[in-house]
This record gives sequence, C-alpha cells and structure tokens, in this order.
Amino acid sequence: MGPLVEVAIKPRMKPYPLEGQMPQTRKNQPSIQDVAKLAGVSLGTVSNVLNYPDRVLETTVKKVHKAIDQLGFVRNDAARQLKAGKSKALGLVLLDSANPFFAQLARGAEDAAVSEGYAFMVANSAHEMGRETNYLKMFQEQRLSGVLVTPVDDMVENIRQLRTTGTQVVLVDRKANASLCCSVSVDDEAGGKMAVEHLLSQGRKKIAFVGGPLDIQQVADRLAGAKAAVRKSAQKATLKTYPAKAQDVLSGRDVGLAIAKEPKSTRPDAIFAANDLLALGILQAFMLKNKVQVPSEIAIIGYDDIDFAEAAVVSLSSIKQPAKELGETGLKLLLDEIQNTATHTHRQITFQPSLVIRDST
Amino acid sequence: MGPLVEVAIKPRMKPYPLEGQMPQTRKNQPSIQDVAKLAGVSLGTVSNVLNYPDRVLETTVKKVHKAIDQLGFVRNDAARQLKAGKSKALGLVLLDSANPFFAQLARGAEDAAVSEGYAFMVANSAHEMGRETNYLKMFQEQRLSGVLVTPVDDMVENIRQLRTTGTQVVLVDRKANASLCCSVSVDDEAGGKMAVEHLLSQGRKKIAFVGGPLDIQQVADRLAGAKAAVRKSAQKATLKTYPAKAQDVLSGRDVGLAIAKEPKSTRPDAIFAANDLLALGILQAFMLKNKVQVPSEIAIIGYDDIDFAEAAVVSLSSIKQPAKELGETGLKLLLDEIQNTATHTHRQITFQPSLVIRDST
DNA sequence: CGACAAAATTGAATCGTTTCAATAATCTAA
DNA sequence: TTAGATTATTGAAACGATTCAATTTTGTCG
Repeated sequence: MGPLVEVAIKPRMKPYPLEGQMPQTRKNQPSIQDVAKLAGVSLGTVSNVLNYPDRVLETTVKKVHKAIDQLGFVRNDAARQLKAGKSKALGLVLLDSANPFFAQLARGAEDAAVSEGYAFMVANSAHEMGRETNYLKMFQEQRLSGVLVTPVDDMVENIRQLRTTGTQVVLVDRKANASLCCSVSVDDEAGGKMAVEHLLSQGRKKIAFVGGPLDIQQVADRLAGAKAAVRKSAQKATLKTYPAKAQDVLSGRDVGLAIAKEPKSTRPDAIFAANDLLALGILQAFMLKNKVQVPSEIAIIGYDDIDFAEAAVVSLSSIKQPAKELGETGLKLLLDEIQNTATHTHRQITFQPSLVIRDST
Repeated sequence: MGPLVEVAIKPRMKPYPLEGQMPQTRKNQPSIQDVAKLAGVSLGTVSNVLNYPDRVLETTVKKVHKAIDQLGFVRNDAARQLKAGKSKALGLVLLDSANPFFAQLARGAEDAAVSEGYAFMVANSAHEMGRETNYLKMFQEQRLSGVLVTPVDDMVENIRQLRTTGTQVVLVDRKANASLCCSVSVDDEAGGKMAVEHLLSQGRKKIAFVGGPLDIQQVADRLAGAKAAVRKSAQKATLKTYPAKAQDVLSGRDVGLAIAKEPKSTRPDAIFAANDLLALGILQAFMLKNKVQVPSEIAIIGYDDIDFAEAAVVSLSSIKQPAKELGETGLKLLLDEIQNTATHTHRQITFQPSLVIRDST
C-alpha cells in the first residue's frame, strides 16, 4: 500500500468576507434567464418585455409576465447599471435636514426629479465637510447622473472629481463661479440689507447680528448685507455680532439667554438672526421668564420664513426665500446639463428674497 | 465587373435607448484593469488593495494607489454590488419629510446607520401608497440590505415581497404583528388618553379631536385613546371629531378657522390635535384677529412635541415622542436581523409617550 | 403561390467588479 | 543550504442585466 497521504482542508486565515458578511444572500434568486426558460423564450426577449414591450408580440408579453409573477422575479438594478454605465438617479446633499427650509427645498427637488422619472436620494452633510465628501463619493461610485449640493465648502475640487465619471453637479443656495457650474441661489446680501434696513426704519439703533460660524457663506453674506445697511444709514446705528455655535434653536436659546442677561443700557434693541431657527430660540429665551418684551424692548427678525415663523410666540418677521423653487429650479438646470450636455452652458440663477413683516419688529 | 451592390446602413426605427439617452457616458473611464496595467500588477491585486490592504505588500499598495490617483479611478459600485448580490446600504421610507418629527426620526436612524458603516438613503412617501410602493420597489431592485418604513398601509404584501430578495424590513412608528416583523412604535392610544385626561383634569368638557384621515393608523389610535379617556371620566364630557385634510399646518389653519366661526355656546372648550403641525395651524387661526383666546376660551394640546411647539404663540402643550430613539432603535433591530438572520427573532418595541404641559392648556 | 419587406426573436458578447484555486516569492529553522 | 511553511500575487470565472447583428417568423402584394 502506498504512503498514507493526509489531505486536510486548510482553512483560509482571513476569508474574503464581502459575500460571507451577508449570511442569507439568496443566491437562488431568479434571473432573467430563469424567466426566459420558464416562459419558453430567449433572454433577449425577456429583456425586451421589460424595457421595450412594444417590440414584443402581445402574447409573448403575457407569457413572460406570467413567468415573472410565478417566479417572483425582481430586476437587479446593479446589473442593469453596470451595463448602462450610469444610473438614472439624482442625489441631493443637504446642509441640514432638520431645518424646515432645507426640507422644503428638498421636497421641491424631489418632486421635480420624480416627475421626470428619475430616482432621487437625499443625504445630510450636517455642515460637516467629511460627511459631504463621503456622500459625494458614494454618489459617484453609484454613478448617479447628477447631484444637487448645498455645499459646505467651495466644491471646486469635488466638482472636478465628480465630472470625471460624468456625474453632473449643480449648486443650490450658493452662487457658483460662472465658469464652474450651474447654481441657484438667493441674494443673501440683499436679504441681510433688507432685514437691517427694516430694523433701522423702525428707529432701532443698536443692532445685533446673531449667526453661526462665519465661514458659512450664507451667514457671511447676510452679515455683509447687514453691515452695508448700517453703513449706509444716516442715523448713528451700530452693529454687533453674536456668534452662535450652530444654526439651530438650541444655539439661539443660548445666545438669547446671554443677551437677556446684559444690562438694558448696553444691550441691543434689535436682533437680526441668520435664520429662523436661531430667531425662534432667542424668542424662547426672552419669553422664558418674560424677561424681555418683544418687540418693545428688543425687536427680532429672522431669515427663511419657515412655516413656524408665523406661529411663534410673537409672530416672527423674516426674510422669505423661495425654498421649493430653489430645489425645483436647481433640478431643472441639472437635468438640462445631463440631457443636453453638448449644448449646455452654465447658468447662475439668483432669486430675490422678500421681507415679511410680523409682530416681532 | 459584378453587380453593384448597394449597401445602406439601415437605421433601426427605434434604437435601444438606454445607453443612447445618456450622451456623454464616459466609456473610457478607467477600470481596475487599467489601474493594474499601469501599476504593473494583476487585477486581483488591485482588488485586494481596495478591499483587503493588509494582504498586500506595503510597497505594492503604494504602487497601486499611485496608479489610482494618476488615472483618477473611481470604483464602480454597480459591478461590486452585482458580484456581492447585495448592497451595503439601508433605506428609510418616511410618511412626511416636512414634519420635523419624522426629520428627527430620520436623523436618529441615519446616524446609527452611518456609524455602522452603512450607506443610508431616505425617501418620502408623503402618505401616498403609490409613492411608498415605488420607493420600496426601487430599494428592492437595488438590493438594499434592509429598509425602515413608516408605513402608509399594512405592508403585509410589501414585506413578503421584499423578503424574496433578502431585503429585511422593520416598521417604525407602527406596531407590527409579532409574527410579521420587527417594529418600534410609541403607544399612541396611551398618548391619546394622556392628552384628553389632561384636558379633562383642567375642567374642560367639550373636547374636540382634530385629525387627518382616520385610515392613518396613528390618528385612529390617538382617537381611540381619546375616546377611552372620555368614556372613563366621571364627568359628563363629550368628544367631537373634526377631520383635517392633511396632517400639516395649513390643514390645521382651515379647521381652526371653522371652529372659530362656531357660536361660543356650542363650540369646544378644548382641542386635542393629532399632531403639532395641526395644533400650530389651529393656533395661528385663533390668533389671526385675536378671535379666540388660548387657553382661556379654548385649550389646545398637540402631539409629537416638536422643537417648534415650545416657541409657539402660546407655547404648546404636547405629547412627547422619542423621535430620535425611534429611528435609532429601529435601525438596531434592522441590523440585528441583517447580521444575525439565523438567530434573529422579531421583536416589537413600544415606547411610552409623555405629557409636556405648557401654556396652551 | 412566390418574393420581398417588416416584425419578432435569438443568444453571444459585454459591462467592472470580487473570488479563489493555483502559482510564485519569501521566510524559518535545523 | 534546503525542505517546508507562510505570505503574496495571479487571472479565469462569475454575477445578471442590455445590446445588436443575425436569424426566423409573419405579413403584403402582384
């Protein structure tokens, strides 16, 4: 007898886990092939039934659909995309999904995308560059046809990068360089000016600007507009900036509490908040123990005119931005760039904001 | 000379458009093959660098990365998914993305998903079954590992369908049948009871329930709770239902205007609104010309305790739901089902709501 | 009925990854 | 120095759809 050879199955030390990770991966999911076999046609015909049914005989269509139902076949989008090289989907990266202004904007874009037959996905950068980059990369790996971005940073590099795979980009709520890409924005400087001019016209002198980090472009622009208004005014008005940690109700409340504590003689008599969330937070702080009367002691104006501004303790004056239109228009520009890439030229559309006066001023 | 054969290129009447639609489809995008060639290694090695770098020699890793940068290679997720059979992504279908309660819920789920290394996509059914179905189908075609759903309908059929491709489902903000799937919800009946008991304890007798279509489960449950509270009360209290067109501020305003018009003798002295948006709308209507005093003439309590409830004209009492936790917990259940499919058993987690008393009651 | 055109169907080739058995290169210890 | 173990690399096969040139079937008209 020959030598006894022991054959042992040597296990890999580190198995390739990508498939292993997903335990119950149904490897027996029906494919177009299975449908074809069951229906007694070729796989090309099944594909045609799915994509170009009018090229296939009525009776064949029926046979195929019957087989599809019987097997519970669901088209695998990955395979389809792989062949197509692109996915018929669009994306949106939002600065802050918890802010109703952005939620409205998203809704406008989504409706437009869906009505054009595109899938639409929303991601939230939460003002963090890292998250923005990650989501854009993810969208690019998925070869989305295009993305709308309310950018955290200047996007120059991101846009170049996205273009390499043919993923088009449109900036929303931020004006782009004409040569760079399309954009839809609102004139924030005009809005800021409008807000402060309104406060000045009410006879206020000591204006406070409450705004998140100044490296947020929108905040900087609104501040610039505010400064311009003060500078231009005949009266001897002053502008003081109160930085807020973030652009939300909580941060507004903090700033509001701080302002309420200041001696009446030195504290501002009017506040321009960089957005309505901050303004509502300030309002809450002022109301907390009825410390500060609005608008008699201090007037407040916000920005965005979200639905809740009207229902506030003291209904909130605000600078209205056309949120839904921003999203809708951005999406239209994006589609033009995708569908007519050859003839497309970049456009920068700027909406004008408008003043909404309520009880807080 | 032979016969002159005229060869004409006969154009297809209807070209296969899937690729044609996308004009500039960069067919010359670098693939893993190109990277391999440039780096002077095999394509398997490039794949390993991308997925299992510690199996590859340090120097090789560097060579490959250099080639990747040089070519601007971006991994094609469609191909990867096709091979893997599943995508490492999770989805969420929301009832109403414009409602801050759902926005919070989404944020909780998103954060949890991202921290576990999953991509996350949000879709908005806007209470429409058609949209819900479409998005679920899209998610299924993309072979997402799992989806969270705040369902429009009963989902029984949808869940069965999603399971066929191994896409797991967890219901959020709606209790599931124990045998059906996991769910995370809030006890809406308890919440409704809590709200009305509070109103009764303030001596109110003529309670109104304002709520969207009754086929919304949450609305129905809250109403049931309200009815129970009235029935149980010793006092002679009544409950009248005012249907609202939708669950938003605008619909609330409509109902509010209608109620304000009723003669004081017969109109309700307290309102329980099925959510805060409705309550805020009602409040707006009452304030419009100072027609109705809140709470002296009519008390109002809402549901959800969104951030804006506190900053309302009259700060709004509400039934607080743990929105973020709902999303977070739902996602954890989903992940357990995905990762431990074998040992997993469906669980129904129910949170208890809590009463937040403010000025409106 | 026959000849030709139009319509319907076929199936091999392709997209860009990951996997894994096979092979090559390197290290270890006597 | 070398057998044997370990580590690194290779590249064909597979995933499941779409495309399109080629083939078959059906329809039209003299």
